[in-house]
Amino acid sequence: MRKENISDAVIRRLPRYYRQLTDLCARGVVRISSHSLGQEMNITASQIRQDFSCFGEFGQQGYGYNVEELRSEIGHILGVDNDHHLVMIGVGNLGRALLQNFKFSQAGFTVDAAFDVSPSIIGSVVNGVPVYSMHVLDGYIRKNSVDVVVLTIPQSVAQDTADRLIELGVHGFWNFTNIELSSADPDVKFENIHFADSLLTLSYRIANR
Amino acid sequence: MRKENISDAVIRRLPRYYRQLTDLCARGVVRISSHSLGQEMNITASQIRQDFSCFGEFGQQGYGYNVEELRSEIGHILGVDNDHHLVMIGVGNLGRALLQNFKFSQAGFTVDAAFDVSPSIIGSVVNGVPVYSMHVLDGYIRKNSVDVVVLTIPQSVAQDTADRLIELGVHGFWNFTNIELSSADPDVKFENIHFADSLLTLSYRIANR
DNA sequence: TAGATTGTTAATCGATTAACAATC
DNA sequence: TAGATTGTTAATCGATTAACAATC
Repeated sequence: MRKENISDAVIRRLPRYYRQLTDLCARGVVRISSHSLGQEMNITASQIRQDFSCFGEFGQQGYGYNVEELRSEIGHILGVDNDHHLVMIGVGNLGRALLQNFKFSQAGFTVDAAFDVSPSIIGSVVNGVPVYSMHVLDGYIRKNSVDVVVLTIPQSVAQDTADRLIELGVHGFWNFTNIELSSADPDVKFENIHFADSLLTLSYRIANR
Repeated sequence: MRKENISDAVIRRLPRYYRQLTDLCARGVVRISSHSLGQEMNITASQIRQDFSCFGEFGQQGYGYNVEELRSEIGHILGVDNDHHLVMIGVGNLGRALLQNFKFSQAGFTVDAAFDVSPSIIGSVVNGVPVYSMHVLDGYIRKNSVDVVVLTIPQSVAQDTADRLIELGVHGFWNFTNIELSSADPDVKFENIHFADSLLTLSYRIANR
């Protein structure tokens, strides 16, 4: 039975499934049961079957799941075959680190351009991605289809920049600024990487172990 | 009534409270009720009071909470005044970005040293942090008290490096490798920053908006 | 066929929300 | 004092787990 309203918890588990299945593929595993997948991931078999059943019927009674097929299905659900287009705003250390190391294409993203205010970097090319001036950002967004913007800019300009981009029709933000961005439009999606929150959580855990 | 077993959901909200309260302090707000704090954070007043009550009684009937006091209490719970000591392993683009931009001290961490395999960077100092050879890592860990290790190294060596460090007594890992690290010892804590999982979640959301 | 394992329904558990007496 | 707001207990809601008929 396919659900219409998928809970946040389920969605957050999908990338983990995808990662695990990619690993199983690489290890040459052909089929797997919910039970053994659960053992590897520290999840109950029940939960795995419940999660998958939100999206369809991917298994076979008495057999389990074909690893490659299931990986492809979950990849499809996540949209890895959608060829999303992405631009980066702010090419400081973090932005550059992402451009040089992160495998955007594995998640189905193409990085088309980056933008910065610094004259010393404008005009350069980082790992194949051209860096333009922030002054041409508006025009670029208007002319090109941009699904997601990566915000690797200082906190101080984060919300203003986001507002400006939302105005221009951007509806996906990968936010590294450690600020809670928001929009009145529920169709605008923010995914936040809060480094500080993460480290504080660890701090709590080691103190209360 | 203080609980002994705090749920993961509560713990993950603590850094958000801390962030919001820091912001309120900066804005000069002196007192706040659970109701108005909830409005600002999109959380019910009930949940806020429940969350805080896990750790003590920080408010006053008819008044609410003193912002500065509450911030300090939550900071204390999170351990920001514990002066944790941290070393970084792997000083590539991402490691350097963190060393140069992330405010470790605001989370109560001191970065004492970094380690890398590259001769071109060993011996240098990045934002005040000396970079040593991986060959001297074991000796360093043995001689110094290290609470948390930041793993900004390639996936391929992640689990092996973690195992080696756990052996040496490290029990906190801030893991940027997009691999699910694990340990048999439940007192060893991992906090993972899974960039790819985060971007895939965003991919799903913009596709199903 | 017999054994295994699915997808789904029902039961349980835990987390969120509502309600309210206590009290500043 | 009266109004406001807490901390906590009770009610509700949702997510996880267990059970099982269906079937490969």
